[in-house]
Amino acid sequence: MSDDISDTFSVPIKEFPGYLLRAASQAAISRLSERLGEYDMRLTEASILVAIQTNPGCRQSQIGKSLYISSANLTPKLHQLEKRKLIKRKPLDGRTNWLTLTQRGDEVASACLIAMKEHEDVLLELIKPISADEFTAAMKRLTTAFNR
Amino acid sequence: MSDDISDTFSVPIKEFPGYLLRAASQAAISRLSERLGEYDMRLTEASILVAIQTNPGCRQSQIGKSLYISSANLTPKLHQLEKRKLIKRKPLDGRTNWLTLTQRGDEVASACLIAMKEHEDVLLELIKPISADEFTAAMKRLTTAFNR
DNA sequence: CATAAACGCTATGTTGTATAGCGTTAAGAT
DNA sequence: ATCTTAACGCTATACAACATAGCGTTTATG
Repeated sequence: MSDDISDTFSVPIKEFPGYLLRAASQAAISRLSERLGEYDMRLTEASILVAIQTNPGCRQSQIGKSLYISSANLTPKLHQLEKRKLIKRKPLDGRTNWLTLTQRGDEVASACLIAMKEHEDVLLELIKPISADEFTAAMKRLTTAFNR
Repeated sequence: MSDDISDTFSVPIKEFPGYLLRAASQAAISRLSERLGEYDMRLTEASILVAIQTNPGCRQSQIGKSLYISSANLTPKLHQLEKRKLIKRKPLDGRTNWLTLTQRGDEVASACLIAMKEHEDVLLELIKPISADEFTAAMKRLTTAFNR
């Protein structure tokens, strides 16, 4: 953690927990993204795919609510996933869409999920001696407290 | 943490530590950004300002290295801060710039630093029973491990 | 002195996120 | 049964953060 411009230069906020949290999160994202890149998948895209895999036939709005992606941002992503033949979208009642995975989508979703699980294991190992439960609880407290 | 679309919908990755880390980081950023918004400051801009305040007369490249902002992305930000009369840039030797704060810049930097410190306190309180030291160490391990 | 490195800069593209607003459709209220 | 409201999917747009490629100038090094 020595970016030794050393003596002559120091920035206090680099030791602030918020800064470190941000740096860690970004580093973790970057690493996982590298891994998912093997399947030409972004983190967001992989999350969507896995969500559909776990909930086949779900509606677009459910994914948005669950992953906190607004419909404005979700729509183009889904179109793109459809264009790549990873998902299928069937109109259910004119204002609602049924989402399912294609076979390739299912394969990619499974591969992504495995990559994510491996990533998770590495992360938990790095976090010790903080336990998974402690960490999970703390992150949830932060999330809920800082979102209003 | 109940986004109860409940029974009918579930996404496993939402319990993954990586996801929770990301959500927490984003929520914390969002909250701090709200606070800094009172001074029309972005998180990045505030960090730059504080860095200059701590190291008056520093060179642009030092800030970039310390905060991991490439010169390509730093240049326009500094121009903008100069246009807002928060910083001054004086050519030192033709290829290097001296950076200092204006009086207003100094005031804003101080205000931002206070906001960041308050934010830090809240964060640490929310993270308990994890100690500041444990958390700091863990985040640093994540950052270094995941950056190559 | 010449070569290479450091520095600041422009242009450009991508991702994630946010806001405003629109048309269609289903559901609830009178 | 009609009317109003809400949900849903969608387009357009904008911005912040980040990344890459490449350029000219200047200092420093061999």
